[in-house]
Order: sequence, then C-alpha cells, then structure tokens
Amino acid sequence: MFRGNHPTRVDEKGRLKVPAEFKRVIDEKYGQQFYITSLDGKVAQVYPFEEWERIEQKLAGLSNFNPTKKKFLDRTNYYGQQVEMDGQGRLLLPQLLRESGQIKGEVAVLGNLTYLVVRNLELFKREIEEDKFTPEDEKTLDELGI
Amino acid sequence: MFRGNHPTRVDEKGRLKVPAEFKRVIDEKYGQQFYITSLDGKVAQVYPFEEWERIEQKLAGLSNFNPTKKKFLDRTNYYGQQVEMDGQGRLLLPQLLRESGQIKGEVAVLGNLTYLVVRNLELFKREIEEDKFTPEDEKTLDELGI
DNA sequence: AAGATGTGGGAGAAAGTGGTTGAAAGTGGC
DNA sequence: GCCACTTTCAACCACTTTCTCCCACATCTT
Repeated sequence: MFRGNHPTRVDEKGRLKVPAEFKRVIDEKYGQQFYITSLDGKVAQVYPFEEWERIEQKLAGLSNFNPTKKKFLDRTNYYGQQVEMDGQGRLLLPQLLRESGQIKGEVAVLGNLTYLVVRNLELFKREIEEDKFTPEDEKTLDELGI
Repeated sequence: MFRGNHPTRVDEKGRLKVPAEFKRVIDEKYGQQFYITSLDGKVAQVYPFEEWERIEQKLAGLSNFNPTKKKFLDRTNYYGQQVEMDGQGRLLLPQLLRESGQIKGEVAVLGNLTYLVVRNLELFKREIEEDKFTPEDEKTLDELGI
C-alpha cells in the first residue's frame, strides 16, 4: 500500500524518479511494468500493472454501451501508456500527460493505496490554498470523529 | 493485447506508422495482414486479420436476414479494406476513412485489447474535453471501487 | 565515511520519415 | 477486343530524429 507524499522531480527527458519509499513497496509486491494514465489530464495516475488489470476486470463486467465505461476508457486510453521502470528506478511519463498537467520539474508523488498520483507541485500547492474547508466539510469530519 | 495511446502521424500518402510498442505485439502474435474498417466513419478500427476472422465467424452464426448483421456488414464493408504492413511497419489507410474521419496528420493510435483504434488527435481531445463526468458517472465508478 | 539514493548526460540502437523507382491497375482510343 | 498511354500504388532505400540503456557523478542518510 502506498501512502504519503514524496516530493521529487521529473528531469528534462520526462523521467520520474520513483521515491525510494515507494520503490521498496513495488519491489516487494509488483513487477517492473506500469500503466500511467489520467482522468483529467491534470494529475498522472501510476498503476502497477497488476493493479490496472484489476480495474480492467471490473470494467469487463459492464456493457460496452455503458456511457460511464465509455467515458472512463476514452480518457484513460487517451492519456494512458504502459511503461517499464529503468535500471535506475525511473519511469518515462507519457508526453501528452507531461504537457497537459505540466508534470515536469518539481512534482509531488502521492501514495493512494493501490496506485501513485503525480502532480505538479506548484499547482498542487495553489489548489490547496484556494480550496478552503467549508462549514459543511467540518461537519462531515466531525461526524466521522476526525 | 493492445493498450494505451501512442500518438503518431499519418503521412501525406495516407500511411500510418504503427507505433513500435504495438508493432512488438503484432510481430509476436500476428501476421502482416490487417483488416481496416469502421462503424461510424469517425474512427478507424485496425484488426489483425486473425482477429477479424474471429468476428466473421461469430457473425456466421446469425441468419443473413438478421437486421443487425446486415447493418454491421454494410458498414464494415463500406469502409473496410484488407491491407498489408510494409517493410517499414506502415499501413495504408483506406482513402474513404481518411476523409470521413479526418484521419491524417496527428492521430492517436489506441490499443483496444484485440484491435487498434485510429482517430484524429485534435477531434479526440475535443471530445474528451466536452464529455465531462457527471455525478452519476462518479457514482457508478464508486460502486465498482475504482 | 560508506552505503544508498538521486541526477545528468552521452553513445549506440531503434524508430520514424520522406522520397524514388518499378510494377500494376485503370482508362480510353482505335 | 486489343493495345497503348496514364496514373496510382506498393516496395525499397537512405536519412534523420528520438529514445533507451548505461555509466559516472553528486547528494543525502545513517
């Protein structure tokens, strides 16, 4: 399971260094193959290939004419690419995603249990500053006892 | 199995360079023959010939008077052509399809498991931007645990 | 200080591109 | 119906660009 935030950088060739913390989890549980995609073009989602296959299996249960399935696959196909980790533990991010999400230079790599999320650090920071907690948010958290 | 998006271009002669990633899969599992067709004229579907034959076999099980079969064959015959990959790994796209789907210049080649989908990159991008996820879509995905 | 982690860059291989030539198919006239 | 001309197409060749792999150095951590 991936957890937490490890800031790192994407070099000029578009290679993402997988933080050592996450690398350990990968070496333990997964292979070298990944599926990198996105739903919105803003953040890259990095799935160990085994995890992505599980999602495909779940989708397989839906009709091909299900509009949600179509939208989901259109997006993930548009942004997606299967990539292999190199000997230095780096992943080449698809060019389309680097451009649309400005995923270059300083980025945040966030653990999201079964997959990793990569996003431009500066944009992330700005989003957090702008998206304040509302009273409803606080109420929701209260009810959960957080 | 074909997966993900590999943007490429169709040259002035209408030749599609098969992205190396997909080429590897083809060399491994299939021959040099393809059947290129479409159901809507907007996107080209590129089947390794062996896969297309499987579809034909499935259709063979239906009556010739089945209206769905008739429509399907009318369309795929209208757009379809059998083509062979050249020594440089390129496929000549049927002219009809190049025109009706504006499949020229920058295109996306999308893996769709057993076949490839080719579509104009700009049109694809526009479609994704316009076709937003609705709250119902999110609910459906939630229920699947995605 | 030594090992582990992160970074950059260069050489060679692979992928991608464009053009030319010869063959084949199509067309029209005799 | 046959022949000759025209046009299109497919195969091949050669060049350019990109990418991948690997090496070496820098920096951080224990």
